[in-house]
Amino acid sequence: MGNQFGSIIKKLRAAKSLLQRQVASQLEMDTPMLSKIERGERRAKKEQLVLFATILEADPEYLLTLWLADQITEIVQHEALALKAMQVAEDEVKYQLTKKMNS
Amino acid sequence: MGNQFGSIIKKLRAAKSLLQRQVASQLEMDTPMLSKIERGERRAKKEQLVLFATILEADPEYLLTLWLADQITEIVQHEALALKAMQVAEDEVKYQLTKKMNS
DNA sequence: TTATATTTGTCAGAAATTGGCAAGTCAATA
DNA sequence: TATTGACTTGCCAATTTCTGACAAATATAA
Repeated sequence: MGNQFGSIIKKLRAAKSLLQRQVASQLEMDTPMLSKIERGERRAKKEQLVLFATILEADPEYLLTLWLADQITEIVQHEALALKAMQVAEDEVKYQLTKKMNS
Repeated sequence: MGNQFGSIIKKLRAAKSLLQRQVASQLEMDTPMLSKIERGERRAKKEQLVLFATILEADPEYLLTLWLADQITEIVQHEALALKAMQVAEDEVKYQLTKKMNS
Protein backbone atom coordinates (compact mmCIF):
# COMPACT_ATOMS: atom_id res chain seq x y z
CA MET A 1 0.00 0.00 0.00
CA GLY A 2 1.02 3.58 -0.53
CA ASN A 3 3.75 4.99 -2.67
CA GLN A 4 6.19 7.84 -2.57
CA PHE A 5 4.46 10.15 -5.02
CA GLY A 6 1.14 9.92 -3.23
CA SER A 7 2.66 10.42 0.20
CA ILE A 8 4.53 13.48 -0.95
CA ILE A 9 1.68 15.23 -2.68
CA LYS A 10 -0.49 14.57 0.34
CA LYS A 11 2.16 16.06 2.59
CA LEU A 12 2.64 19.06 0.31
CA ARG A 13 -1.08 19.62 0.17
CA ALA A 14 -1.32 19.54 3.94
CA ALA A 15 1.63 21.90 4.24
CA LYS A 16 -0.30 24.41 2.14
CA SER A 17 -3.51 23.71 4.05
CA LEU A 18 -5.32 22.83 0.87
CA LEU A 19 -8.30 20.53 0.77
CA GLN A 20 -8.54 17.63 -1.66
CA ARG A 21 -11.54 19.40 -3.13
CA GLN A 22 -9.44 22.46 -3.92
CA VAL A 23 -6.58 20.57 -5.52
CA ALA A 24 -8.81 18.11 -7.31
CA SER A 25 -10.85 20.81 -9.01
CA GLN A 26 -7.75 22.40 -10.48
CA LEU A 27 -6.74 19.01 -11.83
CA GLU A 28 -10.24 18.44 -13.17
CA MET A 29 -10.75 15.27 -11.19
CA ASP A 30 -13.05 14.45 -8.29
CA THR A 31 -11.89 14.06 -4.71
CA PRO A 32 -12.18 10.27 -4.65
CA MET A 33 -9.72 10.17 -7.52
CA LEU A 34 -7.26 12.44 -5.76
CA SER A 35 -7.69 10.44 -2.58
CA LYS A 36 -6.77 7.30 -4.47
CA ILE A 37 -3.74 8.93 -6.04
CA GLU A 38 -2.56 10.15 -2.65
CA ARG A 39 -2.90 6.66 -1.21
CA GLY A 40 -1.23 5.02 -4.20
CA GLU A 41 -4.35 3.20 -5.29
CA ARG A 42 -4.35 4.99 -8.61
CA ARG A 43 -1.54 6.56 -10.59
CA ALA A 44 -1.59 10.18 -11.72
CA LYS A 45 -1.31 10.73 -15.45
CA LYS A 46 2.08 11.92 -16.59
CA GLU A 47 0.52 15.04 -18.10
CA GLN A 48 -0.83 15.97 -14.69
CA LEU A 49 2.56 16.09 -13.00
CA VAL A 50 3.40 19.63 -14.07
CA LEU A 51 0.06 20.87 -12.81
CA PHE A 52 0.57 19.06 -9.52
CA ALA A 53 3.92 20.78 -9.21
CA THR A 54 2.42 24.17 -9.93
CA ILE A 55 -0.44 23.79 -7.49
CA LEU A 56 1.75 22.45 -4.73
CA GLU A 57 4.74 24.66 -5.56
CA ALA A 58 6.99 21.66 -5.93
CA ASP A 59 9.81 20.89 -8.32
CA PRO A 60 8.26 19.12 -11.31
CA GLU A 61 11.39 17.05 -11.81
CA TYR A 62 11.18 15.88 -8.24
CA LEU A 63 7.61 14.75 -8.70
CA LEU A 64 8.44 13.04 -11.97
CA THR A 65 11.31 11.24 -10.29
CA LEU A 66 9.04 9.90 -7.57
CA TRP A 67 6.38 9.01 -10.11
CA LEU A 68 8.87 6.97 -12.13
CA ALA A 69 10.44 5.44 -9.03
CA ASP A 70 7.03 4.21 -7.87
CA GLN A 71 6.56 2.31 -11.09
CA ILE A 72 9.95 0.68 -10.74
CA THR A 73 9.26 -0.25 -7.14
CA GLU A 74 5.97 -1.77 -8.16
CA ILE A 75 7.70 -4.07 -10.61
CA VAL A 76 10.40 -5.38 -8.29
CA GLN A 77 8.72 -5.32 -4.91
CA HIS A 78 8.33 -8.81 -3.47
CA GLU A 79 11.13 -9.97 -5.76
CA ALA A 80 14.17 -11.46 -4.11
CA LEU A 81 16.16 -10.34 -7.14
CA ALA A 82 14.92 -6.76 -6.94
CA LEU A 83 18.26 -5.11 -6.33
CA LYS A 84 20.05 -7.25 -8.87
CA ALA A 85 17.44 -6.46 -11.51
CA MET A 86 17.71 -2.75 -10.81
CA GLN A 87 21.47 -2.95 -11.15
CA VAL A 88 21.16 -4.69 -14.51
CA ALA A 89 18.66 -2.10 -15.68
CA GLU A 90 20.91 0.71 -14.53
CA ASP A 91 23.83 -0.75 -16.45
CA GLU A 92 21.67 -1.03 -19.54
CA VAL A 93 20.43 2.55 -19.28
CA LYS A 94 23.97 3.82 -18.80
CA TYR A 95 25.08 1.83 -21.79
CA GLN A 96 22.32 3.29 -23.89
CA LEU A 97 23.35 6.76 -22.77
CA THR A 98 26.96 6.27 -23.91
CA LYS A 99 25.69 4.87 -27.18
CA LYS A 100 23.58 7.97 -27.60
CA MET A 101 26.57 10.20 -26.84
CA ASN A 102 28.59 8.73 -29.68
CA SER A 103 26.02 9.32 -32.36
CA MET B 1 13.78 -2.17 -30.13
CA GLY B 2 15.07 -5.33 -28.54
CA ASN B 3 15.65 -6.14 -24.93
CA GLN B 4 18.08 -8.12 -22.85
CA PHE B 5 15.87 -11.10 -22.12
CA GLY B 6 15.01 -11.63 -25.77
CA SER B 7 18.57 -11.26 -26.95
CA ILE B 8 19.80 -13.77 -24.41
CA ILE B 9 17.25 -16.45 -25.05
CA LYS B 10 17.87 -16.11 -28.75
CA LYS B 11 21.59 -16.49 -28.17
CA LEU B 12 21.10 -19.47 -25.89
CA ARG B 13 18.80 -21.10 -28.39
CA ALA B 14 21.34 -20.64 -31.15
CA ALA B 15 24.09 -22.00 -28.91
CA LYS B 16 22.07 -25.19 -28.52
CA SER B 17 21.21 -25.23 -32.23
CA LEU B 18 17.52 -25.30 -31.47
CA LEU B 19 14.89 -23.98 -33.85
CA GLN B 20 12.18 -21.57 -32.75
CA ARG B 21 9.74 -24.31 -33.66
CA GLN B 22 11.35 -26.71 -31.20
CA VAL B 23 11.48 -24.27 -28.34
CA ALA B 24 8.08 -22.79 -29.05
CA SER B 25 6.33 -26.14 -29.00
CA GLN B 26 7.67 -26.93 -25.55
CA LEU B 27 6.39 -23.57 -24.38
CA GLU B 28 3.06 -24.20 -26.07
CA MET B 29 3.28 -21.09 -28.20
CA ASP B 30 3.70 -20.63 -31.93
CA THR B 31 6.90 -19.48 -33.60
CA PRO B 32 5.69 -15.97 -34.36
CA MET B 33 5.15 -15.49 -30.65
CA LEU B 34 8.60 -16.75 -29.76
CA SER B 35 10.08 -14.60 -32.50
CA LYS B 36 8.43 -11.58 -30.98
CA ILE B 37 9.64 -12.43 -27.51
CA GLU B 38 13.18 -12.86 -28.80
CA ARG B 39 13.03 -9.47 -30.48
CA GLY B 40 11.44 -7.80 -27.47
CA GLU B 41 8.19 -7.07 -29.23
CA ARG B 42 6.27 -9.17 -26.72
CA ARG B 43 7.04 -10.12 -23.15
CA ALA B 44 7.21 -13.70 -21.94
CA LYS B 45 4.85 -14.57 -19.13
CA LYS B 46 6.49 -14.89 -15.76
CA GLU B 47 5.30 -18.47 -15.42
CA GLN B 48 7.18 -19.33 -18.61
CA LEU B 49 10.58 -18.26 -17.29
CA VAL B 50 11.33 -21.50 -15.48
CA LEU B 51 10.49 -23.50 -18.57
CA PHE B 52 12.69 -21.22 -20.69
CA ALA B 53 15.51 -21.86 -18.25
CA THR B 54 15.00 -25.60 -18.38
CA ILE B 55 14.84 -25.78 -22.16
CA LEU B 56 17.86 -23.54 -22.64
CA GLU B 57 19.76 -24.87 -19.63
CA ALA B 58 20.06 -21.42 -18.15
CA ASP B 59 19.89 -20.15 -14.60
CA PRO B 60 16.25 -19.28 -13.93
CA GLU B 61 17.27 -16.48 -11.60
CA TYR B 62 19.40 -14.98 -14.34
CA LEU B 63 16.50 -14.99 -16.76
CA LEU B 64 14.16 -13.54 -14.16
CA THR B 65 16.67 -10.79 -13.47
CA LEU B 66 16.83 -9.84 -17.13
CA TRP B 67 13.06 -10.08 -17.45
CA LEU B 68 12.59 -7.68 -14.55
CA ALA B 69 15.37 -5.38 -15.71
CA ASP B 70 13.73 -5.07 -19.12
CA GLN B 71 10.55 -3.80 -17.53
CA ILE B 72 12.46 -1.23 -15.52
CA THR B 73 14.35 -0.09 -18.58
CA GLU B 74 11.11 0.26 -20.47
CA ILE B 75 9.75 2.62 -17.83
CA VAL B 76 12.73 4.96 -17.66
CA GLN B 77 14.11 4.86 -21.16
CA HIS B 78 13.88 8.25 -22.85
CA GLU B 79 13.64 9.85 -19.42
CA ALA B 80 16.32 12.36 -18.53
CA LEU B 81 15.71 11.48 -14.89
CA ALA B 82 16.11 7.75 -15.47
CA LEU B 83 19.14 7.24 -13.25
CA LYS B 84 17.79 9.45 -10.50
CA ALA B 85 14.47 7.60 -10.51
CA MET B 86 16.24 4.25 -10.31
CA GLN B 87 18.27 5.50 -7.39
CA VAL B 88 15.14 6.60 -5.56
CA ALA B 89 13.48 3.27 -6.25
CA GLU B 90 16.54 1.43 -5.03
CA ASP B 91 16.57 3.40 -1.80
CA GLU B 92 12.90 2.64 -1.32
CA VAL B 93 13.35 -1.08 -1.91
CA LYS B 94 16.27 -1.19 0.47
CA TYR B 95 14.24 0.63 3.06
CA GLN B 96 11.41 -1.83 2.67
CA LEU B 97 13.88 -4.67 3.11
CA THR B 98 15.17 -3.29 6.41
CA LYS B 99 11.60 -2.74 7.54
CA LYS B 100 10.87 -6.37 6.71
CA MET B 101 13.93 -7.51 8.64
CA ASN B 102 12.69 -5.89 11.84
CA SER B 103 9.31 -7.57 11.85
C1' DT C 1 13.44 -23.44 -57.76
C1' DT C 2 11.89 -25.79 -53.39
C1' DA C 3 11.89 -26.28 -48.60
C1' DT C 4 12.47 -24.52 -44.20
C1' DA C 5 13.14 -20.81 -40.71
C1' DT C 6 11.96 -16.54 -39.17
C1' DT C 7 9.51 -12.21 -39.22
C1' DT C 8 5.64 -9.12 -40.06
C1' DG C 9 0.85 -7.69 -40.07
C1' DT C 10 -3.59 -8.09 -38.52
C1' DC C 11 -7.39 -8.88 -35.54
C1' DA C 12 -10.95 -10.53 -32.29
C1' DG C 13 -11.36 -11.71 -27.58
C1' DA C 14 -9.54 -11.17 -22.94
C1' DA C 15 -7.90 -8.53 -19.44
C1' DA C 16 -6.55 -4.35 -17.23
C1' DT C 17 -7.22 0.54 -16.57
C1' DT C 18 -9.95 4.59 -16.33
C1' DG C 19 -13.17 8.11 -14.74
C1' DG C 20 -17.07 8.86 -12.25
C1' DC C 21 -20.72 8.32 -8.95
C1' DA C 22 -23.00 6.70 -4.68
C1' DA C 23 -22.43 5.58 -0.28
C1' DG C 24 -19.45 4.87 3.51
C1' DT C 25 -16.37 6.30 7.51
C1' DC C 26 -14.42 9.59 10.53
C1' DA C 27 -13.72 13.85 13.27
C1' DA C 28 -15.17 18.16 14.86
C1' DT C 29 -18.72 20.85 16.76
C1' DA C 30 -23.13 22.75 17.41
C1' DT D 1 -26.82 13.26 19.28
C1' DA D 2 -27.45 15.28 14.91
C1' DT D 3 -25.10 17.84 11.43
C1' DT D 4 -21.47 19.18 8.72
C1' DG D 5 -17.39 18.73 6.07
C1' DA D 6 -13.27 16.02 4.64
C1' DC D 7 -11.89 12.02 3.12
C1' DT D 8 -12.33 7.00 1.79
C1' DT D 9 -14.36 2.87 -0.10
C1' DG D 10 -16.88 0.18 -3.38
C1' DC D 11 -18.63 -0.40 -7.59
C1' DC D 12 -19.42 -0.17 -12.54
C1' DA D 13 -19.47 0.84 -17.52
C1' DA D 14 -16.50 2.59 -20.99
C1' DT D 15 -12.24 2.68 -22.72
C1' DT D 16 -7.69 1.14 -23.48
C1' DT D 17 -4.21 -2.22 -23.59
C1' DC D 18 -2.75 -6.86 -23.96
C1' DT D 19 -2.95 -11.55 -25.70
C1' DG D 20 -2.94 -15.49 -28.63
C1' DA D 21 -3.65 -16.96 -33.05
C1' DC D 22 -3.43 -17.01 -37.84
C1' DA D 23 -2.08 -15.79 -42.70
C1' DA D 24 1.19 -13.88 -45.34
C1' DA D 25 5.78 -11.97 -46.25
C1' DT D 26 10.62 -12.33 -46.03
C1' DA D 27 14.90 -14.55 -45.43
C1' DT D 28 18.08 -18.56 -45.56
C1' DA D 29 19.89 -22.66 -47.43
C1' DA D 30 20.08 -26.74 -50.31
